[in-house]
Amino acid sequence: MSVSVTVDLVILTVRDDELQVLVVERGNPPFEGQLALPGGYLRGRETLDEAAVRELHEETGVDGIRLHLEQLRTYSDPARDPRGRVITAAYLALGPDLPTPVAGTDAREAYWVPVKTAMQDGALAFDHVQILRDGVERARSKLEYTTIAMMFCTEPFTVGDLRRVYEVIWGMPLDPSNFRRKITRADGSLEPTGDRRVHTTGRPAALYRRGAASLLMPPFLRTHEYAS
Amino acid sequence: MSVSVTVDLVILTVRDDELQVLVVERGNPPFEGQLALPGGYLRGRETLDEAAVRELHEETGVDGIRLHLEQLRTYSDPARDPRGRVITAAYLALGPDLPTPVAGTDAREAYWVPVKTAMQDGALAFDHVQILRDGVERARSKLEYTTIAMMFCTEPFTVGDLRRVYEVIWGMPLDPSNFRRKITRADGSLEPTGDRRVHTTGRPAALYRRGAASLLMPPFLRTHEYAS
DNA sequence: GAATTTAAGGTCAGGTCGACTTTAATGGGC
DNA sequence: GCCCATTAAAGTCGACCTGACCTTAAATTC
Repeated sequence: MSVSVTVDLVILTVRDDELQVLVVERGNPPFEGQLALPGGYLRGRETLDEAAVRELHEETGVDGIRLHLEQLRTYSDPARDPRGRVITAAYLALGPDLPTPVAGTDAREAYWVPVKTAMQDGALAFDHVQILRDGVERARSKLEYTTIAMMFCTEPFTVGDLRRVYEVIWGMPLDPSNFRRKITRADGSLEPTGDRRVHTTGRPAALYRRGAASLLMPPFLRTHEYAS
Repeated sequence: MSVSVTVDLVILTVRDDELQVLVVERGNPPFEGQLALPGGYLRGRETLDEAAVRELHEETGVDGIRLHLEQLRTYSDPARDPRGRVITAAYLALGPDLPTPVAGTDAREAYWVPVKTAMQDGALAFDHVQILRDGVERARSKLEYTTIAMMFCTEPFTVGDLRRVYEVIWGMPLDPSNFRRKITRADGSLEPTGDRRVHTTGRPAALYRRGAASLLMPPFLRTHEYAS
């Protein structure tokens, strides 16, 4: 059977000490006027990955290289789109505090909203709340054993910047001292620039760039709430 | 644009101290006569998950409940199928040494082959070698922080059975004593039956069932080869 | 009955972790 | 200029975990 295929993006960033997601206001039915994840149809001669990069560029004006982008999951409930059979491949994009989103070529308004808000039942069109929840959960667990948290930081960044990313995404305070010890000992994760940043207050902090390692070894385990 | 959607299955099991995958011999072009992962077209009124369960049942005769089944990734290279635009949602299924596969309703022959063989370049049709590699990698890394290894064991099983699963999938020997200590301390992973199994030789081993926990806490880290 | 085999449990040194303390380096208030 | 607040950075210490290794247990085979 023949179906339509779309790509939807969960674009996350940390702004104002909150995890936020980029949403657009829909300009056409169905769900006209409601908020939804940005996305669009897969075109004839492109892969899903390419479509995701294209959509990302259209929505944020970012060239993609600066962002982490990965396939999240494909959603296929026959009733998920009232127009007919449409399945969507969701992608997760993570980036530093991005330029205020430009309205895409499709002339829709785009906004950053806290995920806390957008994850509420009914906050987004289609099954996008579920997609967003899955994306946030993926990000949360990937902080444990990969270095993707650094994708939320503009280089160069400090250990404190990175810690704040963890605290915001996990929603819990972390001991600054133990966090530093752990993250600085993890292999090739951090690359010191040699410079220091003078904060508004307090001792200047050493600056780092992202290192080559993509895996955190040893991993950074949260004290786990029980997952079923 | 409208595309055809298929579901392909990476069905893994441990047989003869090897990780093996179920493959079928293709009865029609393209790739007629070649080996491929089992799969089929998504139907009108089902989700991808439902299609995967249906295909799994058709290929293995298993009711699905006994197996672990999860979505792996969706593959979408425009050139991946010579017949036209076909994207495929790959699923990963893990199970204990399964009944010798019955030829599916589509009358194709099905075989177990070692993944070592099937992962060789050109061993499978389409992009199925890549899909298989991704599936095996997913299984390998999930052994570290989940309890899915137990899905390869027929209940009840011994700690030694479970250790052999890890050894086969990771391709490395593990210290039996330390393995036992780690796995038995991990929370609600193992549930003792109280019985013992008399092996052909050696002291009888205590028998266990799968516990409620799906996450291994603390996780079981392999000494990691460097991933890029 | 001794050797073999696998299970199960113990020992011990070294590493990691969480909680906490101490020292360092800056800006702001006065 | 000097104390204070603030953040960074480093150190301490006991509890726990890990890997390597050893000992004991319980079955079969010869």
